[in-house]
Amino acid sequence: MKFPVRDYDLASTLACGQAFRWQQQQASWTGVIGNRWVRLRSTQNCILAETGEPAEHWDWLTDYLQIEMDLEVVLASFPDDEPMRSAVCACRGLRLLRQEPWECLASFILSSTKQIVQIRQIIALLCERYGESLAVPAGEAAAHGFPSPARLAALNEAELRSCKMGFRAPYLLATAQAIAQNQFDLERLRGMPVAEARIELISLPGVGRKIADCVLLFAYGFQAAFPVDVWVMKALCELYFPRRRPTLPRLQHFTETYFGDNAGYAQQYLFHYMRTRRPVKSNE
DNA sequence: AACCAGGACACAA
DNA sequence: TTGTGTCATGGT
Repeated sequence: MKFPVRDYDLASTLACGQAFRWQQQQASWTGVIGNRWVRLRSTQNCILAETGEPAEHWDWLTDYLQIEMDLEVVLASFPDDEPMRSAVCACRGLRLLRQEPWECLASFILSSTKQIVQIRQIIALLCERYGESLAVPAGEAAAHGFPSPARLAALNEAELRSCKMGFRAPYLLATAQAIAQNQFDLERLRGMPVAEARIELISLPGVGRKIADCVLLFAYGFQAAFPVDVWVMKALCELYFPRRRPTLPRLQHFTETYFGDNAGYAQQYLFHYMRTRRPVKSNE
């Protein structure tokens, strides 16, 4: 299947640390969306997609990739300052995906104080061991879906720890159980105001402000959510507060007012910019 | 070989 | 409210 797009940087989008299951081989990317194996390839003006099994429709993919999203409008809404111009220039065409809430939530519970390569490894192990086997084209490596809340809730802490997730295991287990036992409904958050949905997410074990904002932004599409991790913190301090060191609430207020309605998008551009730019030496 | 990584949490002052 | 120690693992 072929989808016309413009200004879509597939590589940056799939590798920028919002999703953790995409693998690059030559010019294409393979991954799993829901319970489908997918291979994506990008040409000048379109994205080519093939699936493990014939697909009857493609809404799940266009929604995930946010093909319809008008990036021009989003970029135009960014503050017109030097840091944002540099960040956009570094990865123009980067999009925010629209991921499935449970996988996104679980993934970011596993993300705390881990490098992206390690997060990918933990999630790969978890899926390989406990995820459903998926149909893949002949000759392709086996693929697995992301294990359901019920599947993980039935495990014990030691089994989770053996996936190398360390102290995050009890958090993931408790959150999986809350969802599997219907004490928490991820779907209910869709219609809520952001602030309210955030409070709900933070009530889950292992979920604080940062992880909640990641899920709000990457799964539910609340584009005002602005996750502040160590990289974004560094970006904000270096680029916007080079002299005085801002207090945390002051910084939070800044992110909520300065970057506009698409603050979350701006945040992802800053994040990617900080992680990929040439390392800055202290004497420059 | 230290230092650090898409943090959250309990507890101190 | 703001600051500190702790948690587990492995990349750089």
